[in-house]
Amino acid sequence: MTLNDRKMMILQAIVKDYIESAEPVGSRSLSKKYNLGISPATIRNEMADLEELGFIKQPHTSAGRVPSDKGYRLYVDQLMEIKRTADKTRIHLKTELLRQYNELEQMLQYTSKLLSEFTNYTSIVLAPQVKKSRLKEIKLARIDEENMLAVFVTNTGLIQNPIFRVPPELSSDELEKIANFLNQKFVGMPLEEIENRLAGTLKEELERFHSAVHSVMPELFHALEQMSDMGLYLSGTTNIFNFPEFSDLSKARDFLTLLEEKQVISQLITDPGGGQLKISIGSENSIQKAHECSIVTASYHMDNQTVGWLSVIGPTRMDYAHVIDVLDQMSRLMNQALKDKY
Amino acid sequence: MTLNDRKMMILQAIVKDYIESAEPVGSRSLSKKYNLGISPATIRNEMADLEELGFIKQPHTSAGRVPSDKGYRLYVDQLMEIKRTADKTRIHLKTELLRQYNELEQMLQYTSKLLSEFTNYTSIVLAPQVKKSRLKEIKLARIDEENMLAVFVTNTGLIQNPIFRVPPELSSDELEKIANFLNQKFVGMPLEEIENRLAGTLKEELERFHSAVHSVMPELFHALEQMSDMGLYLSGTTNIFNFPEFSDLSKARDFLTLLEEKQVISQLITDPGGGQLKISIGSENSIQKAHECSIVTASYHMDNQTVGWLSVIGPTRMDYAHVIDVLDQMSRLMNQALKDKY
DNA sequence: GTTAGCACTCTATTAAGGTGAGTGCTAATT
DNA sequence: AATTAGCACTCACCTTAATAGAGTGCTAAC
Repeated sequence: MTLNDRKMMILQAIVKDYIESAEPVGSRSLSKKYNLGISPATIRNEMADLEELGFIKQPHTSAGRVPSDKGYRLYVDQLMEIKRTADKTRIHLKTELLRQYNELEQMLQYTSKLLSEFTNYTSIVLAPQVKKSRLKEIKLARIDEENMLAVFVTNTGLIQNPIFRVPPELSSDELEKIANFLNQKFVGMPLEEIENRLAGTLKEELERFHSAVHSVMPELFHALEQMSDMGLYLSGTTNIFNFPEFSDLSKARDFLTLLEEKQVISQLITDPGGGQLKISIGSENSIQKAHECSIVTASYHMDNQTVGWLSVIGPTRMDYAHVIDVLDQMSRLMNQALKDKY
Repeated sequence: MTLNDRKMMILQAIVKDYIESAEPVGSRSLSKKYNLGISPATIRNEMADLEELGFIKQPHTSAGRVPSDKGYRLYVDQLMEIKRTADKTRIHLKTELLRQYNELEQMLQYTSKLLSEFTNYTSIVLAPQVKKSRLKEIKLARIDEENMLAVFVTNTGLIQNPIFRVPPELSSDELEKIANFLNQKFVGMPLEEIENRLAGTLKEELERFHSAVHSVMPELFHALEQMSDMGLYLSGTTNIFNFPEFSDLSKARDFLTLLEEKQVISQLITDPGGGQLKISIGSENSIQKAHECSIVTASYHMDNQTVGWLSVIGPTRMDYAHVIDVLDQMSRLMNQALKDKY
């Protein structure tokens, strides 16, 4: 079922043209605009074949053709020329600013803003998944008579510092002892494993180690659980209004509502598949509500491990080549910035 | 220029009806629906007067009347009956959950969500203004050979913990000394004042105190500056699609774009005026872009000081009575929860 | 295998006519 | 003097019809 060169050429032209114009592409204008060296009639014949094979479709009988999800897929896999056109210098310059953020959070927020700015779509940045990151250090310290501060530092630069009450009889020295013990046991371990162990047999061992520890444990455990909330940074949500496919109010609404459901969004982005870069087109998305969108996702790394994702979401009629280019550059630059920092 | 009772009654009926129906209100339907005891013709005469005085207006010649911003203002100030209808038990129950959040951030996020849920408008919660909160404690601690952690705790429960590099020759003991010194100097002081002092003469004193301190100062200073970003939690942004006044795509777009500009939003909300509760109707808003919206804002407190705001934004045709009721309840409950916690 | 020609299809746009809610004004009524 | 009934008038909105235009599929010629 491989297509001959001419069909490929025609499909490529249709997709390109439609990505640019958002109007169904007719045989006549195609032949004129792209100098394919064949007449509209011939193109019509080929189009009929392409339609039968499911790569393009007609909005209605007397309209031009529009790429189907399958058509975009073929385009992305085989026809697209990744143009390194996105202004490299500009991206590079702006990304330099990443280094000036001390807080990972702000850095991610800024990354997201840049992504939407460079692509004109909506961007999503997923912060490092807490549960998978490894403990670097636990600190416990009294703040005053009633409260203590726990600081969890992970290898992904994530810091969590819940405050909670402790009985006054627990001294600073004792807290330090407990912290030492916990560090000895847990440093280097993924948080989710720590959570499991805390719930399991280790609990007893800890309570044997220090009698006062049982008053701190539930709070620590709770704090760990709370860390599961994964940060998600959106930017350019209103860019959707630039695209005619969302000029229907209910379409725009559905899209924006989708974006509000952080749980769903993060599932879409972390869906397995793909390597360094993942492209999910229309109905390929695992969630029904995202069937009118395409999502391009790049991962970013720390310690040679994937810890989070940069993502661009927009209409299936997306300028894939450009988005891929930008995402590729941004993720590289971000990896570098993270490496320098942590 | 005070209106007679009948005019008041008619204006009240018009506003009520329009808030409910979003349709221009005609004299005939008004007379029927509200049993005012006067004929449509009389109402028409009164309406003509009310229009001349600027309390109502006509979308076009042969349409009913719609309240103007001035009309809403009169309604809010004198005619509105605050109905304690919002289900008190329901709000109370759900708000109970506020207590279970350790992190202020999550608590505010949840508050925002509840607000939009109870009102069906968009809600905005402004986190305590960092610069105005007072320092409760500074902690400095080494994390490893290269990095240290600074923890700022404020009276508003806000914690900031920037990590930065320090020269290895600075020992833990020395860090502790510095921290002690800083605490002694700054505890109880608003952050903005600390910032100023750090930039001023105190800088020299600090550097006299400990020779190594100059290597930490710029970073600490930078960290303080970064704390200025005020947290802003939005919820229910897509509720705007429920209102016919925003069924025009460009209107909806403008509204959502406005919400994306956090700087502008926080200005709108913190604009002075009003006491415990502030209502800003349409053109009363200081920002041109918000002239089609009304904003109702309640403040919340810590240590008997206003530290942040709860806000609801929606069309000028807003159910003010209900929103005020909900905001009032929520802010009380929140104040209580904060008091218990900090 | 390719292309010109042609009838046909379907959407989008515009114009025209009809409907109904609501008004302002005048004259009659209370 | 205030209120109300009556009536002509206005204007948005809806429906219908007519028209233009882009594009197709099919057939026959090249």
